[in-house]
Amino acid sequence: MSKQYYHADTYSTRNSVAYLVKRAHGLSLDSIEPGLAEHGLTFTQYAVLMALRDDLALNPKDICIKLRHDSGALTRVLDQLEARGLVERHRSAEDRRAIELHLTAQGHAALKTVVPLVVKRINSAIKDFSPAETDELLRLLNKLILGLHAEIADQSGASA
Amino acid sequence: MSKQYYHADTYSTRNSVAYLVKRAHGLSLDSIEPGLAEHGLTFTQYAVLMALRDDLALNPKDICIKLRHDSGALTRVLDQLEARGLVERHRSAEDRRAIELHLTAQGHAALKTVVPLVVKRINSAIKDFSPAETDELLRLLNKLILGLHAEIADQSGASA
DNA sequence: CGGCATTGACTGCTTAGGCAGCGAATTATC
DNA sequence: GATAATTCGCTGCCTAAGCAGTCAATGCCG
Repeated sequence: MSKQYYHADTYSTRNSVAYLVKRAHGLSLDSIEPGLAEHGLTFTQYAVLMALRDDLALNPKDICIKLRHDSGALTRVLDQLEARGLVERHRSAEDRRAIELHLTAQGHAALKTVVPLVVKRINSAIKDFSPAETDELLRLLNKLILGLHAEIADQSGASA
Repeated sequence: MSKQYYHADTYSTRNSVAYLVKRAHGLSLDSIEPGLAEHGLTFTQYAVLMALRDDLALNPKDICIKLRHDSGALTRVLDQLEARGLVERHRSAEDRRAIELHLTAQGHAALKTVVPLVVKRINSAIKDFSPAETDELLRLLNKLILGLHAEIADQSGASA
């Protein structure tokens, strides 16, 4: 197949999607974390709250998947958030193994103060982007995520 | 300013560059790590070797920056790589505080066997991308990285 | 030149993430 | 419908990452 984008002999860090994504991710953290810290939130805690707010996940399992967070570690994060009254845990009625999570009023309030800070930082980071460019970046990232999903599924399926 | 891309009241995880970048990063790890593990490398170790190979960094300090890795943690990673004979440390002549790093022949050899695996995974993840789309994704990621850099510099400068 | 601040790598300590195993609950299989 | 296999969240242990402080070397300013 000659239609592969990368080739082993010319592949380099600088032109690698994987590296650029890693770098962008790291810089995003550097950009966002200080603002959250002022309000006593770690990025992980913030991410969990947002995932719940936006119905990206309703239970610990989904959060682990969507945030790629370890199940054991997440239990402890949820303990903290619950202790601070930002999140509530309820045992599910349908599946009594599972737990339903939802934000408390305080959880919503916390996000209400913190989200604008995050938005400000991100807007600032993309201030030289035309709306079309940002749209395109979002589209391509989503496409990349789909591709990675498929790739990973293939790979696990191949050995099973 | 009405030309901001995001607004606090409509911002959501799903349409967030930051979240998508985080997710893509996490999935990249899931995709790449297993292959590296088969050759006894963690992703972090691999990233350090690549950074050296591609002259992204020549000393510990630059690696910390480019890989956003903690200085203390990096010392330990380098200890491991040095112990395995993949990397050498040499005290710099110009600045005797600094250390010059470079790959050994074994280091290069290790990458030679591992890079093709990584390339294969990435190619597979972007197999539905046209070359133009991949080019555009790289361009936009680089632009985002520049924007984040500027944003962070502004922010640190503002309080100084 | 002498003192003060800064930088670069490293060490010790703390915290968070990864992993293996558990118990309870559900689903699949026969 | 009983048993086996899987799933979900949690706990304990271990490793790795983050943080603060140290030491040597450099840069800065008088």
